[in-house]
Amino acid sequence: MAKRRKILLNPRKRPEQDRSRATVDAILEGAARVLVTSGYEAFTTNRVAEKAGISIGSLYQYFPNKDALLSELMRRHLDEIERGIEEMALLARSMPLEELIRISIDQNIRSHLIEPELHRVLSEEVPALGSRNWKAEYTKRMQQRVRAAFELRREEIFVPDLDLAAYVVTRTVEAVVHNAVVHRSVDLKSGALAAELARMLTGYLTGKATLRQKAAKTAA
Amino acid sequence: MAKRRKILLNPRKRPEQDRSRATVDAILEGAARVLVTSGYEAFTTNRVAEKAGISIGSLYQYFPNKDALLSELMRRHLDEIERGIEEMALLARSMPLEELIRISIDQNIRSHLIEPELHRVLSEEVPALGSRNWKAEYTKRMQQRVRAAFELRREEIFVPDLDLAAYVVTRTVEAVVHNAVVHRSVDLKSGALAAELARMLTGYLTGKATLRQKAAKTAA
DNA sequence: ATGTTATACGAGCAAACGCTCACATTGACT
DNA sequence: AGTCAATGTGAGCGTTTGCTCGTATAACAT
Repeated sequence: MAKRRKILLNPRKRPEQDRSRATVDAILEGAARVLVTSGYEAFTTNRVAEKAGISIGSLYQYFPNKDALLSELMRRHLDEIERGIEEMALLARSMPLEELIRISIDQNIRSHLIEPELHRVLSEEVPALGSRNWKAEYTKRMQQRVRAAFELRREEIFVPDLDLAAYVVTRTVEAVVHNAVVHRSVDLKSGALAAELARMLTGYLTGKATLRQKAAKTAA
Repeated sequence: MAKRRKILLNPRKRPEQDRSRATVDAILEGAARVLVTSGYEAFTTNRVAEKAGISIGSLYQYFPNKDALLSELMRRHLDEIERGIEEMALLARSMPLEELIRISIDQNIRSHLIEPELHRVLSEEVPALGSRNWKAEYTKRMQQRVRAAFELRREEIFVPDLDLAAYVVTRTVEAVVHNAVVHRSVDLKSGALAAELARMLTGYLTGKATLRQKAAKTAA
């Protein structure tokens, strides 16, 4: 294995004709297919080219190295997830805290269901790429987004430190949902998990008890 | 890179003299050092042998392949963690739920602080080993342990599905603490994070509100 | 047509890595 | 002192892999 150069992640050439844009898409699609069907261990540039139906030379005309290809795939995947979240955030603007929580959890579940296996490989097998860590940037943006939403509902929220609250909530939702979806460790269809999570987080944030069945709240 | 054989993970030879037992320890220590200082990417058998101060041939007398070495390292690390948890579980046998939760969180934090960087690399960079997945087995045992503890306190617990509750609680604690410790994303010394987590989980499990400062509980 | 540029191809190079094997050294026991 | 088994050594083999480069083809401009 020739030692990889991890310097440049930008495309070597900008695709200008339609033909080449199709090639780039084919490469990324091939890359995703290799990861989904055989995991990161089998992710070699030659194999990606083969699956994509193009030659290895063409791959290296648009991606300077293997990491750049992975990086771009990761970027596109997270972009797709974030688009869904932005749409939801718009709808949820003026919702009360409790509904907001429930809707956010559902959206998080939907995000994980876009391409579960690709998501799993990207987040669990692919090593952190040096130059641009899309995942870390994504996580940071999410946390800020949650914090801002809390700020808008300041009086409803019992927790003094909003940063801490945003951290706990984002990590919790992500971990519980991620594991449930990509390892199928918990049934999701019943909605029980989402309901439990929502009750837990609502109780945590408001400081009030939230009973199940139509959430009978009681002041402390 | 010669294609690795992932078949045998057991040692090729049982060390019988003191000399060889020391060699095995040196190899494992060297392996840990390589992972901690340079990450999984730099984890090559030759480098491990070099750091351990032994020859590559000796390494392969006690470990049939690279994965076996990693597997054993993982097993020992998880074993150490689990020993601490068992001790705590013994002490916590008859504690009320609220204290149990708080103590478990603290123990989880201590576990992560044993060798934070090694723990990070083992859990985030090292790929899942085929034949024996120590991490999955460990997680499963933890979840069962938590479930059993809940069972003993059945009347205090509001959640109907104990399996679901154990799942949510273990995933939550693990994710929130892991991230805080190994990525230093949250300050731990103040104890604020542990307190928040404990309040959240207590509220979730009991269905009651738990206010901060000496936890003023109020029935719903 | 002719020239020019963009795109595609794939044999094969250089490096790295897992692991073997023939041989050397040490220790235990007679 | 001599024997044998246990243990230690490291040069280097066989394979894989990331990537280059010389060449071929397609698209476009004039």
